[in-house]
Amino acid sequence: MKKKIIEQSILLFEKKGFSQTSIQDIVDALKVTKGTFYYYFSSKEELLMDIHLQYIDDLLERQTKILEAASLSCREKLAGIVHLLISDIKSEGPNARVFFREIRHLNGENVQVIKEKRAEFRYRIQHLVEKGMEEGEFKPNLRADLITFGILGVTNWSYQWYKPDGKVTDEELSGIFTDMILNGIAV
Amino acid sequence: MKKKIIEQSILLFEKKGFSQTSIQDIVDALKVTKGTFYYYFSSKEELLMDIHLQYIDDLLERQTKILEAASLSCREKLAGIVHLLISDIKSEGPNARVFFREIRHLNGENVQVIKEKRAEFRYRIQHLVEKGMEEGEFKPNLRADLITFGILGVTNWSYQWYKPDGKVTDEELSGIFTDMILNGIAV
Amino acid sequence: MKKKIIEQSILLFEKKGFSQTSIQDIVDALKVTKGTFYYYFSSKEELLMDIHLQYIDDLLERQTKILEAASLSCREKLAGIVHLLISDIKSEGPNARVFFREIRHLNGENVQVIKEKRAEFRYRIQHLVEKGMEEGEFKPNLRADLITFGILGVTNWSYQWYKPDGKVTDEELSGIFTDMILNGIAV
Amino acid sequence: MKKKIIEQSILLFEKKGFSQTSIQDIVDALKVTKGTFYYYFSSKEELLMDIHLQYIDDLLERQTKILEAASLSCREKLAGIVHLLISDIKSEGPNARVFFREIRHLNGENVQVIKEKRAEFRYRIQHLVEKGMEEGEFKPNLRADLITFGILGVTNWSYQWYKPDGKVTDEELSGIFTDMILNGIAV
DNA sequence: GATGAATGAGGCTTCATTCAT
DNA sequence: TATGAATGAAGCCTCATTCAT
Repeated sequence: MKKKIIEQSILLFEKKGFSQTSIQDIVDALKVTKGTFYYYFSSKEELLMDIHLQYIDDLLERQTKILEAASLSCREKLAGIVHLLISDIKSEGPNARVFFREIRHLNGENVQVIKEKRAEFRYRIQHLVEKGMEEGEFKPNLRADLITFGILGVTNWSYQWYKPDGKVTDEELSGIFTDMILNGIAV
Repeated sequence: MKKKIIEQSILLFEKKGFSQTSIQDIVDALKVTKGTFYYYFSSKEELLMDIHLQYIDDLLERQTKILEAASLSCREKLAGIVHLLISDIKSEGPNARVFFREIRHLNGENVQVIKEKRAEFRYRIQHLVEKGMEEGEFKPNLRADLITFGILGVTNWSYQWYKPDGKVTDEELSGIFTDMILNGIAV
Repeated sequence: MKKKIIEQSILLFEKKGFSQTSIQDIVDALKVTKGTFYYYFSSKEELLMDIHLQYIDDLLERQTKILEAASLSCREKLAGIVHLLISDIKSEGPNARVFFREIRHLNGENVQVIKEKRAEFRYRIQHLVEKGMEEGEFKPNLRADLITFGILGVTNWSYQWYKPDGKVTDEELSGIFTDMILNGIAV
Repeated sequence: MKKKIIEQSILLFEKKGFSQTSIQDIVDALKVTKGTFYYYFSSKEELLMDIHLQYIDDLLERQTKILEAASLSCREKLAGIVHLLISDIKSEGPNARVFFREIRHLNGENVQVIKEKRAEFRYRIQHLVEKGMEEGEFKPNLRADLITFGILGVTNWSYQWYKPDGKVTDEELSGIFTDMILNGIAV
């Protein structure tokens, strides 16, 4: 039941937004009563926090796997992370959109926890960029911190528009983005 | 008065979010009463629509000026648009953040109007990319539409993290982003 | 309207108790809506606090008048205070009962304020007892603090049972209590 | 288990009040589940009734012992009852406070039963006063009924303020109260 | 132009109680 | 004996909006 509540909520939060989705909407969709909701969650925010944690923890775990792959170059690892994020929008679209849009509805301590995990994800990319610079794969003298924000912009902005049911596959899109990030668009 | 209401609302919407800001909050901050608000706006949404229109219309106008500058190359025009967006976060930070975050609180027709204007802004960039490809400034065979989303990701994501009171100036940041978009980070 | 809400609430709180009285009960009785209630009070507790303050402040004021009457002996002043409390149950019965019963529903700071005012009322009696001892009106060596609690017990307990519509007038009852307090019941 | 539920409930009811204590609070404190509670009690009110009955029955029984002591004078019996009530606050403080405060949460028939037992306790004191008057131990012409309410006020009010962990012992306090009731405070 | 009292719908949450196991 | 998932009614409170002045 708890799992069903989470899944249904993600769909509703994506469609109508967190504030605009009432507990009543959620339990109606599941044909249970509000009491049931509060048996599993102590508040609406706790549910949102659950969704956030589940999403970011999964992302961090998969990022770790990519970064630990000994056989990959920095470029390949970067490509892997870009694909991780893009393909996630495909497989976990609603979840991803809720994650990016609704963080503002977490309060105090909760928002802190999530922001730290998001920062962790970002720092790891930054360190990858730095390593690539040291090892001569990337240009020297890059501002690794700002470049990282640029990379995340390219990927994360996709949740705003990328509908994976269209003609563009996630491999294609991450390929195009990786190429742009690595080689630019100028001749 | 109307202008004061808009300005104050932008600040409050940025800080607390649209749903979390009540009309009461707005009029309290201005030391007037709810009647005053409804004298100038027929609804809370109309206010939000005003804010959106003002923002996107201004952006489109300034984009037009850049694109019509006959003396500029495609690369330079692209650089100009990147700088336009980044510098706007500096000068119009709260406004920009409200624009990007709260569109979901516009209903039906309103959201359509704004989305079309946003699309117009995007299409113009896409055409610029295509023109650059034709004229040999950009690589041939680029997917101009997807590249455009990538470029907008780099710039628009900045409103999530860029605090222009820090050590990075908007010229610096747009320079770094333009360079990344044009030339990539790989050696 | 605010005054009407307070008056109606006192009656309902007395009859059903604070917890058992809903805002809905109050506004229904006044044929207004919940919004109206919250226009005048920010919470149910604020209403209760208003009631408490109004009651205790009035009591303190009237106690002051008695204590400042230069022509009265300590015995007479004590008799006056006993009569003040008993007659108050007659004239302000519901109010008095709410005051004594529902203080537990005030939180933190509020309960502190009321408790201090109640203590003030008590200390003044204690000082009166002490003065009576010094001036030879009362026995020496009394524990003025404990005696004061005893006196307040006699009077305040009355709100539990005294129905002034019966055959016992408030003058009669306060006379009997004053006599018991001053002279005891033993021969 | 039933006994443990009662004991724990008394502590919680004293601390937070009957309405503010949920069944969940009670079972959580005992590390059992709600089912357990409803195995032993058919409702929350039944639990409260149990507590009340246990308290008043015990009090009546001990009062009986005092009144039946052939060797005691009326004064001594009265002193005994005063001490019974004061010492009870010491040994059964939480229980006593719940008994005095929460009776209003009993419904219809239940409240009637308890009120009758409380009245019984009171009538016996009243009869004692009357007997003392007849036998010349107390003043003639006392209003025994009202005097009894006065006596109960002195003792019962104590649960509002008397903390037996302080410097005043229950013997001391009941001595002072008995003296005040019998002999008054005036010289 | 502006006030502010009043509305009414809806939101989040609590909780005593039931019941199948 | 005991569990714990589920119910459903009710409670407190918020808020955009209206309207007479």
